Amino acid sequence: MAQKPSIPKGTRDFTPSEVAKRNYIFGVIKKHFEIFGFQPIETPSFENSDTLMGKYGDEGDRLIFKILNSGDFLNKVDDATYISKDSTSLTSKISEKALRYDLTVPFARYVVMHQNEIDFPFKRYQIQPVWRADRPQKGRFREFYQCDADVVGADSLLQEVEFIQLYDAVFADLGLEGVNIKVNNRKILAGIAEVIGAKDVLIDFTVALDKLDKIGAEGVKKEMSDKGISVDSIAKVEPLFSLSGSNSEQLSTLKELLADSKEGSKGVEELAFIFETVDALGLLSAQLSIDVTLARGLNYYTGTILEVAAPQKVDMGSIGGGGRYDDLTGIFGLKDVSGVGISFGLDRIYLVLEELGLFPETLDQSLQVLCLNFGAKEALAALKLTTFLRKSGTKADLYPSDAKIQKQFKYANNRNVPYVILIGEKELAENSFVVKNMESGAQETYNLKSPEDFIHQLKME
RNA sequence: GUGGUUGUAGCUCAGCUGGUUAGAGCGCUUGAUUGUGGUUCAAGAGGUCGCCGGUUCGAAACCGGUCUUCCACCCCA
Repeated sequence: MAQKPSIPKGTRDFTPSEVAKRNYIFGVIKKHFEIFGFQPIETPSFENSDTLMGKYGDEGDRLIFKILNSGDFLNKVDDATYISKDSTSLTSKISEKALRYDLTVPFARYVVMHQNEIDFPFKRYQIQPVWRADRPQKGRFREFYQCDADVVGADSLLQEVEFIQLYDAVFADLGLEGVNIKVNNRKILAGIAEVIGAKDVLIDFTVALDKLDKIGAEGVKKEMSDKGISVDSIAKVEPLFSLSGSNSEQLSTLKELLADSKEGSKGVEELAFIFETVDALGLLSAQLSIDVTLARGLNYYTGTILEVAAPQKVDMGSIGGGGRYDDLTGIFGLKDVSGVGISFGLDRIYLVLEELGLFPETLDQSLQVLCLNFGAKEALAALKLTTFLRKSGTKADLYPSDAKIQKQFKYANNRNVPYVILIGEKELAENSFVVKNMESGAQETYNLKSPEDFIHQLKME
């Protein structure tokens, strides 16, 4: 080995078995996206920098991968900028493109650019990789796939209900029991901030509140006071830390608390409608609950906020999230188009399914049948049989060389092939083939003239 | 971006306060087995000790830098 090759930090190679499992998850998600009437789109892996920059806050800008201009990019930089060594002003001169950071902003750009050809409400889904110059951690990478479904041009809260059903359908299909779909509303958060007199520090307030289950009530109180929220105000929010009871009980508590806030009351009303409607429809396996501490993606969510928590028995946190953003396309000049959408966290779902052993066993079966190679004449007969099996849709292969039978068997074993077919001198003379079940070890002889008998048997199982 | 952590055979990892020729298990190759895998037994191959520099008579071990891994924070899927 000359020089050990490597891949960039936070990126991964996927083995055949990993790809099979990932495709299984993609397939299930995609199936339900389509059943719910969403249409796929794709957007470029990189966008013009000004499409992305400034859309995710200062923190986001830092995490966007910038692409260096082609050609002699330094030549166009004036001396003053070059000498000042100011990264921000220099970056805009030497880089005009950047890698996609999420799928939502490019989608908003897409909607604005194609507004005259789109029939609203427009339901689209998109499954593509995105890139972030983040420092990797468990379940967090610098290149990862997002699976998003969004609706634009529909104000109705029925959309929120539909997304809750969609989450439920996907996780039920994946066999993942005990997921908890948590719902909140930006208006409720704004209302709380208003009632306690912390309206001007809404973001700091919610970011602190969001950490409740992580750093505890005391930690939240400390962070809030660090951010300049008064002791009085903090005392007023304290009841929220221990909000308990059924969803409807929590709703009435909130209603009371927010009675003086017009915006907050609206949020409670919206939340109540969603819960009533979902109750009337029923869910397959997911739990639905109120979580007023939920405060993700505040940069653009304006109404409902959704997050899906993995089953409690696995230590994984959020495996999906979403919400309503009333003015996303506004930043690209198209006003009054409401959007709501959700995202599935593929990598984390993968880790959860792996930990709980929920992947179907057949995924690892890249081959159903392997014909052993006993030499030129026998191999020809085996290849005929292989061709026949392939035409019937069976994943079949012939070992390419007449290596030792022991070695060929070992190969079949390592590849997890359930059936091995032997056509040796004896079988050739008798115009037959032997099928060995690799799990039980049982062998059965079939006639080469009627291989469909074997296929029939194969499909019975 | 901040703090910590990790790197030794294909994989998982030992390797003592710095001291001969760097080990184990699994895997791999070959044989026991010229038409039967998983179990067993025997033999064998495989390592610039992440990379660069420094200290030392002597470095896998100590020091500095760098890359990488994982973790916490920031933020986020």
